[in-house]
Amino acid sequence: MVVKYNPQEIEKKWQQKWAEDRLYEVTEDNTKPKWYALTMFPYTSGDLHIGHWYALAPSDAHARFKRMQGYNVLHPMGFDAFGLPAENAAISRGIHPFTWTMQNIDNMRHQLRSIGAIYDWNREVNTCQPEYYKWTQWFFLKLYQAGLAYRGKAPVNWCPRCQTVLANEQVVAGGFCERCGAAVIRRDLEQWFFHITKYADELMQHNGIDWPERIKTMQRNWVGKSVGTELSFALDYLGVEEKEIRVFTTRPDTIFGVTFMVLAPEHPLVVRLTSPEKKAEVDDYIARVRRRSEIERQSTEREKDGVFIGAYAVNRLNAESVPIWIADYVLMSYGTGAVMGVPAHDERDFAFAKKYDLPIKVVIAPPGWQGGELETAYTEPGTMVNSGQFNGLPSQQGMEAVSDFLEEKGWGKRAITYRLRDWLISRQRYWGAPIPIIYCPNCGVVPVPEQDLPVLLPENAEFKPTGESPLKYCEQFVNTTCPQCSSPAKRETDTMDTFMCSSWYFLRYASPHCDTAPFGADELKYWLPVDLYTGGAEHAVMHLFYARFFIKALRDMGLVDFGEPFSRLFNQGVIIVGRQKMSKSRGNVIIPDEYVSELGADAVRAYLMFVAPWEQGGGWDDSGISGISRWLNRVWNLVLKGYSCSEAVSSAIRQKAERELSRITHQTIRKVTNDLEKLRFNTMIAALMEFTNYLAKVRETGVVIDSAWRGSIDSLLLLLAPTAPHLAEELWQRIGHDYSIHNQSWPRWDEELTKDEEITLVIQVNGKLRDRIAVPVSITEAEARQLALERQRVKAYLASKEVVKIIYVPGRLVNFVVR
RNA sequence: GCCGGGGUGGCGGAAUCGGCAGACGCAGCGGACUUAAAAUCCGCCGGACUUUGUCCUUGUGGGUUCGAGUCCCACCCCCGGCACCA
Repeated sequence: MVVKYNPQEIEKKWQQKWAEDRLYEVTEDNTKPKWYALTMFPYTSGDLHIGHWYALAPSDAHARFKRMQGYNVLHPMGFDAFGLPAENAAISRGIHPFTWTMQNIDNMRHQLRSIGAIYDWNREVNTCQPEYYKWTQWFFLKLYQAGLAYRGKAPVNWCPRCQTVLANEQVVAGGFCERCGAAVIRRDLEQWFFHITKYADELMQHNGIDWPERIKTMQRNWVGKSVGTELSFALDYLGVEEKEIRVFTTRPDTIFGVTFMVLAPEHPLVVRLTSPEKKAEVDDYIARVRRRSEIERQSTEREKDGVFIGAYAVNRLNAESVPIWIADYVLMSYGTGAVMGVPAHDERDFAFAKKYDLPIKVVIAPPGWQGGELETAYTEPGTMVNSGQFNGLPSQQGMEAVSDFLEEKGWGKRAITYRLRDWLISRQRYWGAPIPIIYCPNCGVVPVPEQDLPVLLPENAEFKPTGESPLKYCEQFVNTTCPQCSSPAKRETDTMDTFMCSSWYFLRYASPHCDTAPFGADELKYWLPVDLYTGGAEHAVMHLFYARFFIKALRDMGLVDFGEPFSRLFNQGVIIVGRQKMSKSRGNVIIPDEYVSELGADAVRAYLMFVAPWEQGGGWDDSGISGISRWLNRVWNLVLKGYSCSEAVSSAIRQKAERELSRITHQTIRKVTNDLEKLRFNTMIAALMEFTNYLAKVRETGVVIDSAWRGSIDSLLLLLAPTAPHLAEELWQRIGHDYSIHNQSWPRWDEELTKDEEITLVIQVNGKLRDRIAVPVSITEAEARQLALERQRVKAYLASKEVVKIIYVPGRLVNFVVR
């Protein structure tokens, strides 16, 4: 009887031993190729649930695989520790966010250790520690010096529940707060922005990086580049300085079809252009629009409305005078805040014109158009009509011709507009890195000198959310002296968006203890960029987008010599429970700890890898994990029950069996290696299971000699080591090998030895499977045909038929085409 | 509406270049062991029928091909993202 597999005992033992021996500590080593494998660090919200494990365990298995392949692997772990959820949780519990966060980190670190990962804990990064945020502030100063950080007044997203502003990226579809789900409202506030739009074009490109198509598309859509023309309509009003209204259009070919103009209600010209008799009506409309929530305003369902302001502008191309309206479907934040209304060729303008009885003038003829009225807007290409000298041009050419003409006349020029807005980083909350800026009555905005960093977050501030920055009321924090003129001055009291902290944390892991700079130049050069970055897809236009911007900005400042932080990105799917997403409110959160203590971390790791393709995610199922647990037990018993070679086997049979064992072993090594390379953990484990089942049969019959058996068992354990590191280590030791299996080289396969001796030849008649025969791989086409024709079952199908054609696919099939 | 990803047994899923559909696992059924149960091991396990076999079957309908889960066309459904962006 073998000793029982006891995961609790062996996992604890090896985790201690690995830690004592500093097995997974890494340093720069130029004799080995480096591999930087990074998993998105967790937010310090409390407990690790099974979703965290799903992100962490497979990526650790992959990192271990690269390590055994001979790479010097950096696979670090840390904590995203600043931010609203921690602050809110702390408030509701009446404890300080720092205390709450550090408690969570202690707890999470303990849980993370139970995974049995190769994290080098010496490199742990924690964004809420002054040693870290000092450098977050330093980067702010660098961006400020580079002209990429600026203060500006703008209508911003305000979350009434979180009591702070949010960046556009943090407002989800329909106008809700990404964190708490409250409806976001607009407020005009003076805030700090990062000039991310400067990199709009580059952020749309993903050259030289291997990222999922989905994420690249989302980022491109987020930037929302539109190529078109900006042109002006003439104004002539007494007492109005401006002589024109500028609009942006992607359809310059439709300019002759303009029958009205629409300004955003916030457009600065509205007040000046509104005629006295329309003033009451216009004021009323603007007031009504202000009362509308952002959700209401953004709804595409709502019928468009607006009012005529009693003024006209002139379309310079045909000298026509068109009425100017205001409507809130025109957004002040996009383009010029004004649009030309071409109802015949734009759906929104069409609806607006129908509602207010504005003329609809066709200037792009749909194919076969007879000059009748349109039922709907025609937005496809066509031929230009009613367009003066441009008549007859196809619309594509027309766009160019009209743009050329406008540029010649000086009435307009080609322009590019983006949907992307600058990144708003101010937050009116306590739990974040203070923005290192001082306001001096004499010198104005003064950046905190580098040597004065960090600007410490005061411990004793009243951090309850009031809608104003809590730091405002912390006198000892606010009051300071100007670094330039030494007169009394006040500190900026907003803190930075936490996405700022996570935009550079992957640089810090390279040299986490460096205290003279955010990172050591040599270490950075050695480790960066990240070779494989894994995590959830929910960060497509937030973290991943900001981090790319950050790196491009640092590159242009000469601080790093690469432009993309993550060479390969992989998004794992989501673990669901009972067909639903896991959530505290549904009460279906799976805590891994219970499973770890009952079945072992190795079983949890392997189950998560086996349940579904990693990028897809899958359902947590208690009986599914017990299947994995049974398999690990079978491996345990298979290895420890020992092997005895049967004397009764003839040497011919023995040799054949040994060739087969070697072949299957090498095929398994190939399959497991290739699957791991592609992060296809589920099929990798299936291959290991098949191999286990096969070895059990071999053991039963005892057909191979001891050394052959032992060789295959060694391969099994080595292949299992990334997936079930504790079990593999224990068995490796128990069968007499030297510590540690994790310092062994990854097994290699010999392509020659993977080749089959015999194959199953499929015989088809008219493409339908009729028979199978076992044949040697070396079989020739003629032999295969002959063998097939001799088969009784095949003969029956060929009788009284004419064989028109014979298809032969070497190694696969013979197909008789008959009539 | 637009963009991206999907639809295969009771379930999770597998299937390299167009070549044996359903690997591996779960659940289920039958058996061995046991006083019994658990555990373990062995066998069966898409459907229908006239069951040594035949036919049907990868969301639906068509097409290409000797041969289609895989390629092409049209449609339906699900998931994710974006959505008055001029």
